[in-house]
Amino acid sequence: MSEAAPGTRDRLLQAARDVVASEGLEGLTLRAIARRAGVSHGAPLRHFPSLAALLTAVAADGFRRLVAEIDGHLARAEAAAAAEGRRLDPRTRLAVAGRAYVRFALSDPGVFAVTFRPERVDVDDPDYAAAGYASFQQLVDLVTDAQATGWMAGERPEDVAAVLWAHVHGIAELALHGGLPAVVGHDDTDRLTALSSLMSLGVETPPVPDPPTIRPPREEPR
Amino acid sequence: MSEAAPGTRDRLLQAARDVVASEGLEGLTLRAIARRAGVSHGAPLRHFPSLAALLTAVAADGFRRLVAEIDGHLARAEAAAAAEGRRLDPRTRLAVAGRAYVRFALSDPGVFAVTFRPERVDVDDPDYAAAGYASFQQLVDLVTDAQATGWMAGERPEDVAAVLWAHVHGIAELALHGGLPAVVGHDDTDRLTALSSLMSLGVETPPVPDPPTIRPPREEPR
DNA sequence: GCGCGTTGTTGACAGTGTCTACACGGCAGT
DNA sequence: ACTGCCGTGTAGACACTGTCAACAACGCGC
Repeated sequence: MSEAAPGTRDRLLQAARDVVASEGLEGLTLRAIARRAGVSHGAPLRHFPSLAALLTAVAADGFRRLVAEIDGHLARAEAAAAAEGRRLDPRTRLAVAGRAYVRFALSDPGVFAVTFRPERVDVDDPDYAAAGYASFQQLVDLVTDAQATGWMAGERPEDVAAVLWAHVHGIAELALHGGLPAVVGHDDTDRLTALSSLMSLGVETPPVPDPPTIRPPREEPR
Repeated sequence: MSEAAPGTRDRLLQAARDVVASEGLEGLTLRAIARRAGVSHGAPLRHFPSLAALLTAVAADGFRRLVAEIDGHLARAEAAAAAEGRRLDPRTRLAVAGRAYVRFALSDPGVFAVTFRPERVDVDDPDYAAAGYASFQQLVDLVTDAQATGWMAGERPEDVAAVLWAHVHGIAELALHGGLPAVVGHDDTDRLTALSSLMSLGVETPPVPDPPTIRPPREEPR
């Protein structure tokens, strides 16, 4: 056990992610999570006061993963540009972050859905609120940088960030569950995000490196 | 009974809207709908094969109401412009439609939420799909008009429409349940939609008439 | 009058979230 | 070393859910 045995609480969180990935939101029940984690149906309540609290923890973690993912994408894009002796201009960084947001939603649709389901999550939980705020603040910072170049100067950065967030979030939802009846195919997502950033940022999407992202698809030996 | 007694099926649909409005999505159960409609818990299954089917009907109806609402806003805005001897240019019409979309979401948050919850709705239902397609087509038509003036010419109108839909839809979600932790107040919605249309359409929002919309707040004598 | 399909009620069933009672295991205090 | 206690886990109950089967009333063509 060189891996520092996970502890039941973390096993429950992982089980919740597994269940929502394989069964979808409607199969995401407390007892299913307990079964997947290999504990009795009452055990989760020793670690979380309710199912909503458990899902809230998953959601808060989702926010933190999202922030990390976007940071990673930005760092890689910046490194790729540096290799050519260039630097990314702030508006391009915004476009890269938006792309990373959509990629994140597509790579973990279950967690993404849970994170934004107020009927399943306790939105007043301080940890959830803080994680969500941090995620939003990441975007605000990018906007502030871009405004320093004159773009959208004079607008409140929070407003601009909110509009941009709405933009990418809508694209992500559209890309996920067809959104509207399959007018847009899943593979068209890239074209849409490109068009999206062109329209709202006035920026042609850069040739992003688009990382290896191999990361084992979370298989468990059982 | 000069109003042509509603019929159980329609009463169930209205009951579903009432329940989601007062109890929220998590209280939207088959038995609660039956209670509200004043029938036994098994009666709804005589009209809909499942709860999901009932909610799908509510959602499809939501799409149709949305289309009507947007048409109404457009007509009023057009009339107001005509009163001054002007005509609305197509891009302004797009902005008006976007505003109407957000207004609709805020005026009936429950129905709006149900409409876009694939875990509660049968997204493959032909009626639902058709209603959703019609709603999207309404937007595509507006985009096509705008493209005739040179704006975004060369892009597929469906792509532009999808991006715009994502845009407004995200704004609506943000305005509804705080979205992100209350960074943006509800009253700021108008400023956001204005900024939104400025960013993606390059249009200053027009002084929209913003109709009476009194419509009784759906009280029932019980 | 007679069947029969439509609409409604009632009672069952498995599954759910949550609560309570109980058991075990380590650990501090005496 | 014994005692108490707290954290963790189990098992059973409760009210609630969606769905189904059995049954009753009703209208309507024959």
